[in-house]
Amino acid sequence: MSKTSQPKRKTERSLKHNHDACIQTALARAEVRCAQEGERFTGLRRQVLELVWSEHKPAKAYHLLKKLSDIRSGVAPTTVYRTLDFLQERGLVHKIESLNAYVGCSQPNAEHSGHFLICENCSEIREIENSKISAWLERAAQDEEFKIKTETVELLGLCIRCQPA
Amino acid sequence: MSKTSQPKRKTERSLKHNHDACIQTALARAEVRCAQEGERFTGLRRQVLELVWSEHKPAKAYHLLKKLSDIRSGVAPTTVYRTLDFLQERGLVHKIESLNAYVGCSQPNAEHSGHFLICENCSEIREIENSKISAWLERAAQDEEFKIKTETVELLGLCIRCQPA
DNA sequence: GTTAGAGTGATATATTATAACTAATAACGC
DNA sequence: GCGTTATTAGTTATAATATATCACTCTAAC
Ligand SMILES: [Zn+2]
Ligand SMILES: [Zn+2]
Ligand SMILES: [Zn+2]
Ligand SMILES: [Zn+2]
Repeated sequence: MSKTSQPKRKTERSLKHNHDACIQTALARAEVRCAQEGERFTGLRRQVLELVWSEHKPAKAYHLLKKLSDIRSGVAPTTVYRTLDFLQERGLVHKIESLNAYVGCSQPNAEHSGHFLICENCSEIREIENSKISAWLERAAQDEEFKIKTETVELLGLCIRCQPA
Repeated sequence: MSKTSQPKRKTERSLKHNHDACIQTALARAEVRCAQEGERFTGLRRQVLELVWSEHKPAKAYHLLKKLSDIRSGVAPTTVYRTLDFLQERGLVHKIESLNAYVGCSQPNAEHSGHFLICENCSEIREIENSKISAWLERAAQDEEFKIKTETVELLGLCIRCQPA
């Protein structure tokens, strides 16, 4: 496969993406974030977050459990769920409700619910930074005089690479 | 409780709503729908759908299982999940992913993913018929050249009756 | 170094969901 | 009606996801 013959599209993550750097960025941001809030970013928390970030795909809790067992002892479901809870509360990971799985948050600074595009073919997941979405949904909710607290928006379909030509 | 002294707001379902009629409508529509598609609307399917519709609240599978056991014998998890799958495939119920629960579809004619407002206080759930939402989400997805197949939109918050004055 | 609180380990159990096989029932062609 | 076939439902077992509880350990603060 000749790289030069391919147009460089932003969705083709594999062509442009140094994922090690991506993970390191996430870990560094988490460290800062925890420090700011007076929370400890312990070894366990770092390991779990790193595992969650190991791919741009939703990570299942019991898969994390297995991976974590390879690098630590005394790991039980509680360990993983407790740590994921901690990371969620700090906005460092999101739970994908329709998959019972977890992904690292790509914009952990702003307070937000994540909105996701999930490819049903390759499982790649992408958090959308479209600030209009929340505004739209709030407008729709206002028609019913409903006050939104948490938005679950998970759009399952095909990413550009997996769409038939 | 004086009915006349209350303002009639559309969100105050209990004041305007004859829920028996609501259930009957849902069952009748399901019957028609199944007939159209050459599917059998059996006693089991009718009972499960009726239980799902028994309140405007998400129904958990194992709660349905318990209720169903009261009116039938030989009921196991499989029974419930199989029937819910059937009903979902025909667009008669939706699964609420963030709650692992099920609700009757209030517009089973149009092909659609449901969009929901869920009150975290009273659990009332309402399916929004805002056709703009899908259009908006598709626009947002198009920015990423993503093709949506299924939308999970579950907005958790407070219904008007549960909002502090 | 003591202590209080946070973090983690360990064990048990609850909740949600599926697999695989069998029996009953309905639909269909004759 | 009668045998054939496909659909529906029953049965049993187990997998996958998640929480509760209590005990022990570490750390930061004093
Ligand atoms: Zn990355
Ligand atoms: Zn894909
Ligand atoms: Zn109703
Ligand atoms: Zn409410």
